[in-house]
Amino acid sequence: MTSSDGGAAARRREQILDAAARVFAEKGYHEAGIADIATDLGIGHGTFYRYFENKKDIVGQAMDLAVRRIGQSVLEEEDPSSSNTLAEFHAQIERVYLRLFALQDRQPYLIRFLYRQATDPTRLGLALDGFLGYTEQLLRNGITKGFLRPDIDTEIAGQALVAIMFDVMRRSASAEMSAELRQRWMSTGTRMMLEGLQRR
Amino acid sequence: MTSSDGGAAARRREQILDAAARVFAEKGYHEAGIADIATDLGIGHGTFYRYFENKKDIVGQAMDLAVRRIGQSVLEEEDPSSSNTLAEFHAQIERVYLRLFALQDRQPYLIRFLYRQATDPTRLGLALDGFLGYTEQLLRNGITKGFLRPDIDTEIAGQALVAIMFDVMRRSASAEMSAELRQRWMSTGTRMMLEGLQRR
Amino acid sequence: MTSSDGGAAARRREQILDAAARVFAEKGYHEAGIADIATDLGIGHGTFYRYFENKKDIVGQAMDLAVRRIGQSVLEEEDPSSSNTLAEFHAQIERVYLRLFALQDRQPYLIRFLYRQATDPTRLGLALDGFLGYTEQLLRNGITKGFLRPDIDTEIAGQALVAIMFDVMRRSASAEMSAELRQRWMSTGTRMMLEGLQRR
Amino acid sequence: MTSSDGGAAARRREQILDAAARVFAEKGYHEAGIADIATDLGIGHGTFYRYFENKKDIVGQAMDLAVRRIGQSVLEEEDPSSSNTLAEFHAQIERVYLRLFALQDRQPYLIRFLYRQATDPTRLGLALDGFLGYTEQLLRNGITKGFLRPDIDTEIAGQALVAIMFDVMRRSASAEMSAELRQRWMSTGTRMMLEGLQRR
DNA sequence: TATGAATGAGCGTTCATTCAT
DNA sequence: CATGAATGAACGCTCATTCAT
Repeated sequence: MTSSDGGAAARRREQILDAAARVFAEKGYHEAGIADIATDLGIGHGTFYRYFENKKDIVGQAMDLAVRRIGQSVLEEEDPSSSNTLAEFHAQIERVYLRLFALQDRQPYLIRFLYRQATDPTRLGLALDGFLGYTEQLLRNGITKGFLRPDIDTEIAGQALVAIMFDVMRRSASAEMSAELRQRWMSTGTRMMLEGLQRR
Repeated sequence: MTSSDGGAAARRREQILDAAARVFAEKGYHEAGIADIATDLGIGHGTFYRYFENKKDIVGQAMDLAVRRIGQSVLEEEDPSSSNTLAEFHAQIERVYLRLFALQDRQPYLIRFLYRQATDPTRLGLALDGFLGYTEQLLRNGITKGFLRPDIDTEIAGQALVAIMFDVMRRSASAEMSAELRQRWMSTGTRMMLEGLQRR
Repeated sequence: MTSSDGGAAARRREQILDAAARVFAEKGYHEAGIADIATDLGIGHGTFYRYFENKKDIVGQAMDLAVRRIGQSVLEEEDPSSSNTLAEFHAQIERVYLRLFALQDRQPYLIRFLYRQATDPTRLGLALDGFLGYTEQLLRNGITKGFLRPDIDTEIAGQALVAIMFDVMRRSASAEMSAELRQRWMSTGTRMMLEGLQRR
Repeated sequence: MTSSDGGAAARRREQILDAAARVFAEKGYHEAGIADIATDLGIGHGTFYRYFENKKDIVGQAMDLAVRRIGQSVLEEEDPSSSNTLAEFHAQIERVYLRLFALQDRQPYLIRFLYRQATDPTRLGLALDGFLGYTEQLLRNGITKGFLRPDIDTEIAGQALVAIMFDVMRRSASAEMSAELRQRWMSTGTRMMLEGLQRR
């Protein structure tokens, strides 16, 4: 196997994973057949089994890839300890939202796919928890830098943050979300979270 | 046709709905067969079709029932405009959590079932949005009574509240949640939401 | 069992047979369910099995009854050796047609039912052959009386006669047959059969 | 995609159609399962659905094929306007009988299959009417050539002819028909039809 | 005697997976 | 390495039949 061979095979593998995510997102795992994915790619469906063990294998790897993609294009470009002031923190949260929205515009099926695989609840949970570490780092940095309350339960707050963000993603995945609504989530929603709901 | 007769059919219907929710929660809609539900009840699978049109009919009605159950046992016992002070509000949110946890202890499969039906993403969304109205009422009452900030975007905040609460439910559905963690969500989590994350 | 009891049961039996023939004629044997017949009569479908062994039993008995009915109301009222001249013979054949048409108007489903049970080809054959003896008698009488050709192969001709008559019945059973077409079969068709197709 | 490839699929299709006709003829449409046809061919029953939409599709196409086969091997080889004399006409009718008998010897199940589909009465009627046009041409040719009576009601007589011929087919399909009986139908039956039943 | 709730054998159909070409 | 014809396990659903009331 020359290097070009391995690359070609790897590229084909990723093509199939992409098509799988797309098709699964559109029709759902059970409703989509292997043949649908093959047709979508214009290849024979037998070819599938040269790259993946079986249908379960494909969906699992597609999920992993989706989670990795989201992580790469959103979180990894944003150093969780870069903010030094509350304003910077606020801006950073907004940037994360912006990146999530941009990703959703580029690959609208990614999040849809992720949510449709909630068939096994643990699976989605594990995927979301992949982002939990990141949000906790964000919060701990704020505490260290002194612009977030020192008594924050970072585990609880981190989970809440992820829950909200992915609920936003879910909503904008099931129906096109207006730019205005996105803005409200980014600015108003974030400010609310920082300042709290109680009157002062 | 005594009153007990009419009740027998209705009781059988509910038994089947309950078993369906249980089985669907455990194995998932597609993985679970009608025969599984029938076996679970110790009845013939043909009996199923005397009470429900088909598999889709069952899952739809089971979802409706689940949503109704949650609504009845949790929200309907809690008047959304009963709180007059921040402390009362805080206590009310805690009571809602308590009721959700209690429901989950009584019927652990209810929430699992709900989440597994995310197969069609809109389906779960509609279910959750059924609770959105309630949370918005909670928030508007707080604003009217003067203990919540008057500039709250109740739509955004309401959705966030629902997102968090159901994420908690999801977590405690996939793995037993410790009493201590529940407590942290109820008190610390709620306090955080009211007071905000920023340092004062 | 008093005489009134036996009569009531017999009456009920016949009601069911009639309803069965009607329903089988309309929907076909396999498409019609026992429940359809019961509903048609306004009785519980369990009652069926007090009068008949099973579905096959019912259809068999209904066929026998249908054949008997046709025989009674058509052929038995017409003495096969009553004609003494060709004109009387011609008139007799027309009367048989008229009686068949009248029966079909009274119970349109009878012939339809008979033909739909062709599922087993032998069954219909046996039913038709029940009329073969009658037509042979008709022909033999004509030969004896001297107005039909003495060299007629009565078996062949008798079968042909039955075939034509029941094809007419079949046609007028699948779609309403115009009075004019009926007339053509009765007079023109019969004349043709007597006089032959060849030019003289 | 050589010519042999295209032929392989077509050949398999025809094999299945043939087996279906055979099995349906023997057991009847409803009594025969797809599995019976598959077993009869020694193929997996899933293979079926690569060539036919569903069971209804198969039976419909098999009927069309049966009608076409009969038409091809019997009627299409016999120009309906080839006879010029009564003797030639008589001989032509006999040839049609001979061809039908030969077809039945080659594929005994063809006619049985056709008759068993009488489940829907119109179905068989439509099939038979496909031959009506042919017999009417036969008769009109005889009138034109002057050896048949000019006042023949060709519609009536044509239908009668078809009815007789297919009744013969039906009889020889349900039970083996002796060579002698066949001969009687061909010669005596035909002569009778031409010369009429009345004495001269 | 009449009823209809319960039953399960049976069948049509799908589709992931295999393997000969 | 790519293909797609063949396969059969699996499942949803129907309906004739039974039997407790």
